[in-house]
Amino acid sequence: MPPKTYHHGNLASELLKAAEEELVMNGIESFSLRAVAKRAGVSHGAPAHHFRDARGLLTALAAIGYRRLVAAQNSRQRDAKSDPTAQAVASGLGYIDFAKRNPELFRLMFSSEKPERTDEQFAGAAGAAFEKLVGNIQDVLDADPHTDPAAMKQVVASWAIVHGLADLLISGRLNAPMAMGDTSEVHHETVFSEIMLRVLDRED
Amino acid sequence: MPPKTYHHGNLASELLKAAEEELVMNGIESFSLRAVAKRAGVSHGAPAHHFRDARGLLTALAAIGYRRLVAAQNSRQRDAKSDPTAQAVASGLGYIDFAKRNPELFRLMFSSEKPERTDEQFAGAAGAAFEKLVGNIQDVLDADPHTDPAAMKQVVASWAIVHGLADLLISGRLNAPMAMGDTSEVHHETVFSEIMLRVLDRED
DNA sequence: GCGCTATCTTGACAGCGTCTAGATTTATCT
DNA sequence: AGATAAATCTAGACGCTGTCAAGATAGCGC
Repeated sequence: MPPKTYHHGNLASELLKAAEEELVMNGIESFSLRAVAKRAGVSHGAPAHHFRDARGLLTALAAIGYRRLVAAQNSRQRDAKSDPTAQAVASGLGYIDFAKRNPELFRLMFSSEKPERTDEQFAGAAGAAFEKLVGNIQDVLDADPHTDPAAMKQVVASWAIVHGLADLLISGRLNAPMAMGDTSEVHHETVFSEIMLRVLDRED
Repeated sequence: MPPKTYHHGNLASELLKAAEEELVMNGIESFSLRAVAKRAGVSHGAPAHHFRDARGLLTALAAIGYRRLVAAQNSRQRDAKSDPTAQAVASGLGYIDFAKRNPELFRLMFSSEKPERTDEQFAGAAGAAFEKLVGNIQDVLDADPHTDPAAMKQVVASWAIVHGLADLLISGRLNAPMAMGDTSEVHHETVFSEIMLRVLDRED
């Protein structure tokens, strides 16, 4: 931490930290910019100088979220076997990891219109996350999805199955269905892996 | 329309209609109870007598949404071949139809904490929608998901792929990937059907 | 017809995002 | 170094929000 001068010094990053804490505490639907300012120890008007408005702050936070999403995917891939399919499944498990650990941030990123999608940081980070998925599928199929429609279809399918699992999971809608049989954490992962494989392990 | 007495007569249903119109116009994230009241032509305090508060109104609206979701699925199934797999795919296409036609209502139902999930109407309607999916899978596998964990796994997989497609679609995230090759409406449906079949058409 | 209850209006309150004006600190330029 | 400019933060105001309380009005059962 740089010395806390009067002119706060690093208010922007402190606001981002405070914003995420507020997000975790109260959820995106009762997010309050004034509460963020209070948490950071500044007046309610201060954030405007670093982020134009509440949208600006949430846009920046979402962009950070996409970078952390990719990091979570990379982390899973490091512990997985190196064959392309195993890597793609691990990438998907990382996506689910991220959603489980940051459900409100995940919703901000994917189910909210608050973030300004044309923002450079946001678009760049979100685009990088998408390109990561494209790379995973390219490795599996040995075909470039950007030029091969069949490969891009596989991208869509893979994204949908992983995103669907993640979204239903954080909304608690898989609690009951997944409560059958073995309810251990590892078993759930096995189930998710098997489901992802159904989508990935196809030739057509 | 019943005669418009002073004591409005059917304010509850009018408020629901107005609420959905507001939802379509402004989206869930800037939903305003006062705006709903104004649209229905009553004072801002009136809704409280029919729905406890904003949550109550949105809970009732979401419950209606689940019934309409099932109706959209049924509609698709009527036009589809009668074999169980074709019926299940049609059911999924109906799910996507509903999301495309009612994106904000869909988000209220699946990506919002506003609806009170313990509400009887909500839980009943949402449960019926889930049981419809269970029935679709039961017909495909000839096994009861409620007693057969493997069948329930298929339920989870099917829900996830359909829900993932729907959610990514309404957030505009499939616009670019689906813009390759044939961009016609029917082709998109074909792609979605093929993707669903990848998940459904499995023995394990 | 009278009371009771449901329904609706009105006003108040605190909290919200944003705008503006002013104070204060830091940076820049000569 | 001293003055001027720029960046940063505070404080107050505005109209909006959801909810609560009090009072008015209409319909219903007796």
